[in-house]
Amino acid sequence: MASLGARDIATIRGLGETAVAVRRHETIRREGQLVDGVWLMLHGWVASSMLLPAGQRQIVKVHIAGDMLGTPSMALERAADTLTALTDGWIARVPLARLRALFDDAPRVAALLLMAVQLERVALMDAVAAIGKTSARERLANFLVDLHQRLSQVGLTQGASFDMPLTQEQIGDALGLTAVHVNRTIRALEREGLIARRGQTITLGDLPMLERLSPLPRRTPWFDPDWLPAGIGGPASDDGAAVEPAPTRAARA
Amino acid sequence: MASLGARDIATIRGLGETAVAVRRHETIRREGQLVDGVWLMLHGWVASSMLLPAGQRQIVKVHIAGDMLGTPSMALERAADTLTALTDGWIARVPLARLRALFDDAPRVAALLLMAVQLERVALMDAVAAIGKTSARERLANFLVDLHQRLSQVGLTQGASFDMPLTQEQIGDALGLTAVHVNRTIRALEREGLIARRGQTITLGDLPMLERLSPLPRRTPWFDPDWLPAGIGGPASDDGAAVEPAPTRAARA
DNA sequence: CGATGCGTTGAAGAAAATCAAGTGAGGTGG
DNA sequence: CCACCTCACTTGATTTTCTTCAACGCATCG
Repeated sequence: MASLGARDIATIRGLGETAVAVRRHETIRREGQLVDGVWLMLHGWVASSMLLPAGQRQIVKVHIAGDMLGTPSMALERAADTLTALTDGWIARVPLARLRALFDDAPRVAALLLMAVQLERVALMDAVAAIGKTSARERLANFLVDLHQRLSQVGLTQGASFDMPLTQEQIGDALGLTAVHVNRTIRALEREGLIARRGQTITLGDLPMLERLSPLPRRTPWFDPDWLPAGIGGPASDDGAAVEPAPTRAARA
Repeated sequence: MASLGARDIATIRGLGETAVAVRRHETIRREGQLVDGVWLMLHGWVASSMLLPAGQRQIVKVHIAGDMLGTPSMALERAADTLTALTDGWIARVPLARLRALFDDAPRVAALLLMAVQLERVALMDAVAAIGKTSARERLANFLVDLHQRLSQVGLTQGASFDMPLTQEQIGDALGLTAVHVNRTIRALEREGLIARRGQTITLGDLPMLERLSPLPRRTPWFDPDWLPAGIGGPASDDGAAVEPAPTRAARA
């Protein structure tokens, strides 16, 4: 996202505790629990969801490798959202206390953290607009294009194809639709050749058309170099994502 | 939200440029425009909205006195949302460059800024859940209870009553409903005695019942005092809100 | 005093939800 | 190794919620 000093990079590397494996369906943290930290996602898929009184579940964000988990609740005593593993994966906990070091010792990293959070906020604004004002068809197209873009940034796509481990019910929970309606909509897109499926693998057959169907623009992060506090520790190479992407092997070790 | 040192407070006071008046319907900043700053809201109501290709408008957040405007777009080159004054009001611009000073000079304020942003993110998560999974009735109840709570924090309620300058069309744009349906839903709540209206003033006639109807919990900010970076400039009094609430007269001067 | 904006209400229509039933793949245990 | 079970997907029929279209009342304001 932006260049970092060598010491900044060391700071980021030191944030996470040792990586932990999670299994599909496992709850990482339930809403209402006391907040005691955040997590880095190293590998796998995780849903951030909220449970409503009538029993419905809304998935508020689908997390992939490289994301930070659970940070929205860091200003609350009790977590607002539940984190559930959608697939097997690896995560690393970051105690809240360690984030403090960023503000005192690595102001540039702290500023970048703020930026990353603002980008998440924009993503949520997009979600509100999509769910509030668009048809199931548009919403699904947007969802797939967005996922494809995010996955490609961390090297998890094969051309126009990618692995999509969500069940149709989970897709519905993310898009504010029922599983039945998700199914009908998917099948319609498939019938028209816009997408294709084989097992869990989904292929965007006509990306330009899907993008035209999708009601929201792709957002590109952008930072004014002058604006940010200077890095610490001298110049170093760029980092591809907010959090180091997919360092699975290293984390396992 | 949290205690600040005297110098921290001075830093916050110095953020905004001189206050500017805005008139109802005035566009403060249109989506797509180059991002050159954020704003503090001193007085009035402002909507943050997004325009969709088919022409629909989704209001993503209704801002009141004490809020920061336009910050989600600070990590983008071009603004994601449009800021429109819903009433006459006063705002103060904050050049992005000045926020930099926070990270270098006032780490505690910077950390609190991050917290405030995370709280906004939780509010958006709540909005996603409400729009995605609840009925018009529940959504409206939640909207009114939430507004009442926020307004009461900055002293803009009179008991269970408050001024609600949004048109029903704007309420619909915020809740993902049509104006017609908002009207029917309002009238139903009114018929049942849950709310009452006189002009722009709305009264929550049965707050407990509305809260029971509302699908989302009230969130209370919470910061671990140990966690935050220490304040600068010695102890000082508490501040009621993230940004100094309703300093209307001072700002006008 | 006639626009114009906002609220209100009725009637008809559409999108999505609900209810129901059946298929098939994969995993497990007998 | 096969029977069975569960989970996910699929499809049809029906119902509900919300939208769309239309018309009208009322207040405000230039």
